[in-house]
Amino acid sequence: MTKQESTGTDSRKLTPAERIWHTVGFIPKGSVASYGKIADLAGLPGRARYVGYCLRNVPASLTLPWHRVLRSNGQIAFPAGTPQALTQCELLADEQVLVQNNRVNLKLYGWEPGLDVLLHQLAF
DNA sequence: CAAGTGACTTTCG
DNA sequence: CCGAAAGCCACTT
Repeated sequence: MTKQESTGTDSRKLTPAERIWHTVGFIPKGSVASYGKIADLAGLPGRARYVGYCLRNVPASLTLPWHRVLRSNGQIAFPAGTPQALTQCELLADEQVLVQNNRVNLKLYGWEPGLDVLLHQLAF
């Protein structure tokens, strides 16, 4: 059958910002990903800063797991002690993600998307 | 259109 | 391991 109508998500119509939001939304509970990884999975390599920009501009109507996005070294993007960092730490703790000194062990919690996700949600 | 800014990343010391 | 500097990209002024 001709694949004129795409199954599920039609990435072609989505703006880069929407792709980023969708990608972040696919991070499973209990896992985390870096800004660069999100940009890469969203099909926007080298735009890690743009991911941060989009998360800051995310509509209030969207409930996005922004707390699962960390820096490349596993550190929280906000300085320790700030309300944002504390909130993110709490949200991660609720998902059984261990946070020590404003930092997360990416080796343990780093998200590695399976083929199902790559082919169904992030298929470019 | 040039300069400044930022929820980033990598390299160097 | 940690801090500083440079590189990078999209947006704002």
